[in-house]
Amino acid sequence: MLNNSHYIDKLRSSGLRPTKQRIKICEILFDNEKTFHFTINDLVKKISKTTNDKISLATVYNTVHAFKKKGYLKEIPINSDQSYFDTNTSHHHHFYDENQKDLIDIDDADVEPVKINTRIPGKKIKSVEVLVKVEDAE
Amino acid sequence: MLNNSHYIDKLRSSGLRPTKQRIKICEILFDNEKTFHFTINDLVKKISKTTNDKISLATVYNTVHAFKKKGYLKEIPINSDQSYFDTNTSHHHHFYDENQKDLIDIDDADVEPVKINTRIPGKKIKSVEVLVKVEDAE
DNA sequence: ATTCTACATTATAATAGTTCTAAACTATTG
DNA sequence: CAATAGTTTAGAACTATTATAATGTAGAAT
Repeated sequence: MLNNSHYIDKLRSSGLRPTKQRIKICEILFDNEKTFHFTINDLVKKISKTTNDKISLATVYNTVHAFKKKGYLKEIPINSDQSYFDTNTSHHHHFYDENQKDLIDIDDADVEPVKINTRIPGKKIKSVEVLVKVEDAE
Repeated sequence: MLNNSHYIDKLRSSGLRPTKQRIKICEILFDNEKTFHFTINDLVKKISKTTNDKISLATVYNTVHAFKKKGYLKEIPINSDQSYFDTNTSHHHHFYDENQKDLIDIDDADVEPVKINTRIPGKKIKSVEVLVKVEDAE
């Protein structure tokens, strides 16, 4: 167990009680230099690998949704049989490897800003996401 | 029942037997000036509204997948609990209204071409999709 | 036309991801 | 320390989708 006080503060300041389950999930998700992409299933596996106190599946779902709502996670739009989340909430885009079923960040500098020259009246833009699907070159 | 011969030809020429279920689904999907977006559930409802010969759910799935494989439909990546399909297979992008859970085409002329200045070795780009999520402006 | 065969359709079961439920638990407040 | 409001939990329920295997049908061969 490392220094968790910043997670405790972060959780408390966003109105989430700092339970040990949430702190554990924070450690797994955010104690890392680089951001990563995961499915709920990935996260569950990682939890069981790094702790003996198991966290219930329902709690994993609850926590991921709570973190998403607070803006600590982004959900990535892909048509897949499961949802992908991203710890990198800054503006960036993705490759999706259809063979490996793997997501890869596209550095924002490598994408020209996407200009949308039309609007929907009464609606505001929440996000602009580019998904580049790739497959094995033959 | 209108003139279906072109659907029969289309199906046959792509190696799909022109069954009455497939022809019916062609009529619903393609007998329309403008393209539309739908989920399997939408399509099932539309079928039961326009015909008395019910088509089994499995057939609807099979047919949509077959049409997608042949390139008559596109699947649109959204993180949603169900898959969205589009009869417009030309290059274009989408708004997704998160309040109405509704998809809206973005005319390709209204989006500056998306330039991706990086590649993944050994992979080729299959598609580049822009999804603009919108919500009610307050 | 009739028969044959591969492809299609069907109802239903199975599967998988996700959400719901309601009881037990725990962080925080007074 | 007691009260309470939020949290976790196991398991059931739900929903979209896929698989199964029996029946049906289009197209080819006869």
